[in-house]
Amino acid sequence: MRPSPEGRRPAANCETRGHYDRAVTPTELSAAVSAAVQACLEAGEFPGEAPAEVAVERPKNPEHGDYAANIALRLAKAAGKPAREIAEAIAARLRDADGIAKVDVAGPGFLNITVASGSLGQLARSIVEAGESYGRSTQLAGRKINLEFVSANPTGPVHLGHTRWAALGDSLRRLLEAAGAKVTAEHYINDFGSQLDKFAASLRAVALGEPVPEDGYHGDYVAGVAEQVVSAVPGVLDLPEDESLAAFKTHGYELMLAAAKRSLETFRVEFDVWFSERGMHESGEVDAAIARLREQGHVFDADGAVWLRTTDFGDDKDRVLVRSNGEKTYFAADSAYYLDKRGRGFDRCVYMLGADHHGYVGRLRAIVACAGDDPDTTLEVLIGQLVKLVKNGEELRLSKRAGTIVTLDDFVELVGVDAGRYSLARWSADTPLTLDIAEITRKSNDNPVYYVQYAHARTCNARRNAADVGIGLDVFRPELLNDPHEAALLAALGEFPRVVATAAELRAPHRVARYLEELAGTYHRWYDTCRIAPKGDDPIEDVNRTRAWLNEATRVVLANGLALLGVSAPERM
RNA sequence: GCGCCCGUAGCUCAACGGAUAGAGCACUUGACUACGGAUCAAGAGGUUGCAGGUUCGAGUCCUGCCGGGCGCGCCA
Repeated sequence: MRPSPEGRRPAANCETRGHYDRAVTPTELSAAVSAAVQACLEAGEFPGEAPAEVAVERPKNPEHGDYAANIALRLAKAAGKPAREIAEAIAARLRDADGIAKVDVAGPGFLNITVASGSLGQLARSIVEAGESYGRSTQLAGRKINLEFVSANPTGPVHLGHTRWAALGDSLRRLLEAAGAKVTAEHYINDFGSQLDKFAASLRAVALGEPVPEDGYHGDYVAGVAEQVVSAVPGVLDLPEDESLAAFKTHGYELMLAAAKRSLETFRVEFDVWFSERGMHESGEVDAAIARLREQGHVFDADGAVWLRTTDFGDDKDRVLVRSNGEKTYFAADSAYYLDKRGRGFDRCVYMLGADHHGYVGRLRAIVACAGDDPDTTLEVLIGQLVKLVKNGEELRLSKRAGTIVTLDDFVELVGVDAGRYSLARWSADTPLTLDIAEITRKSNDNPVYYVQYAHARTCNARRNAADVGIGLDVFRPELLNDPHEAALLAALGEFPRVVATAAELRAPHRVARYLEELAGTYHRWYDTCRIAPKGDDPIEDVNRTRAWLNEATRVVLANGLALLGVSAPERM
């Protein structure tokens, strides 16, 4: 037995041996392949340029080794040589690298890499030592990102249409932070303009028992809000109409805003900034923005209105900033809002919109271009397709006007926060989504969230059982993790950092969910085959003690992954 | 009409341009003296809407069709 390597020593009795000291992670393997390529280039074995990054993947087919690289195929064209020849040259150098047991050239020129078994196993301990930080990276370090999502109007409850972005946006924030970015989650409040007046008129009408105006708000919630305003402001109905409406407006707005915050908080979605549109109007920021755009030569006057020439930057028509009646448009405020974000130092502004607002993309890009920025660099618009809710084969329509609203609160009550967030986060945002209430209400393994959560609970249970018979995290002999199920589990665990990095890069939280489902399955299969605590009175062996590390490593990854989705990782279910 | 998105197993959906297109549900058959079975093993299920193109390689990229969703205001 040798002492633990310096700097990493969680337990007193760790055993490590020779070349098994270090885990061969996909990242390190990628670097090793990269070095081999570099060496070949320097030796003139084939012409070409060193690629910035070499992708190393875990192949689906176990016969293709622990990891596979397609670098030779990518280099073949530029080198003017067969890919297999290039692959052989790289393989020859790669075979000398630490921790690599075997390198084969397969198919059209894939490098199939098998790592030393102990090297693979060492990963279990690295993960346990890394704990919550396993999966985090610094790839986006130094980036300051503004994430705007939900931005529900304060004239109604947060409903299912917002909910998809609530779940995805919040997960994305967690993902980007895990990738090292500085993220500000922001909720824009449309608290300026005619909608709030219509809302106030609707509230007052309901309170008076009068019919709600045709273009007003007809949802069931209106009566409840009206009632609260009446009890909060005694005599509000006896005031002159304009004063009464003002009171309904102010209080109604505050009640809706508070309700939105509460609903989102319950859904574990928190915003750093609640940004008021009205605030920009009152501070003169909107006027200043229009003036600035005019200075830059993008503003013109026509038909008594003030316009921004967005067609210069690809929009399909020019847009009005100030209407002929003097009112500033929502678009004017949005221009100011973008400038405000940039003024606060964000190098990237991400907007998450529903598919019904995708027509806004051209305008946003034009704003950015008018401001002198590159729309492909500082702006990013994510479009989420609409969510349909089906119950008994019938679609529930989501419309504030129609009054048949499925609110975020309803949704949470129906399926719970965990299942709700997971159900919404598990699909790519650009697929139209149909959720069957019956299906996601069912609390069984039909719902993947339970499958993943159960896997986590199972790791905890296994840990308790192991502790009961005296197995803790002490002896660690990674070369004993040699069952195929263990190789599969280790390989899956090793993928996590890249899954997180890719999900962050592609703004695709669903990749984390899909990965967790795969990991949970791999874990269940391992658990079924490889015992941690020995059966009955069988003696406790080093392999049992070492498996406790692998079990714990799996627990860490499942917990870290679920945290990225804002879903709880229960210790018991 | 123009623009964006989608079309993959019976259903809901995955798949940074990579090897034999994968899961779950539903269906069929097994493991119930089980480290909690909320689990596992096995089976069946496909011309990735159609037709061309790009290349070592296309579900993925390009073009044209077909089908579906959503937008296209001096509304927000």
